[in-house]
Amino acid sequence: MKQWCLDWQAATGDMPAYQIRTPTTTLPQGVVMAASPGTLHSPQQMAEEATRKRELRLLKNREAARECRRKKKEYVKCLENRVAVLENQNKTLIEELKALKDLYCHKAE
DNA sequence: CTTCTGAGGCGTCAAGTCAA
DNA sequence: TTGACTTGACGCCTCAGAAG
Repeated sequence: MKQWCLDWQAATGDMPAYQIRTPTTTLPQGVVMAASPGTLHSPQQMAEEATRKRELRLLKNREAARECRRKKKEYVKCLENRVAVLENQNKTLIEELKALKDLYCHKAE
């Protein structure tokens, strides 16, 4: 688990999106399931299988990277929102404090 | 119009994590 | 231990806007 993921919950107060798992039963178009290893014989078949496995791995990682970036952008947006909220709260509290100080000063006179 | 530059997105690799 | 998944890092490409 990487650090910004750990921060995610603190930033949102929600369950992290990355924990939501949907069963991946569907394979992308064009990806064909291989025959079981026991049915492979020739070096050519072995090479084809290796190539197929590599392409499948690259495809999955490509999609994983896209998803990872999407989640990271969402996380950053969430942090920015939080900053805006906290800045507003801070502003309000400062104004409130100023008003109370004024009130106190006039009473003292 | 051309060149430069910074931002943003993508694909890939490598390393770390976790569940089986 | 191992396979699947996640994510940081790197290099490449594209595009918009500034500068000449």
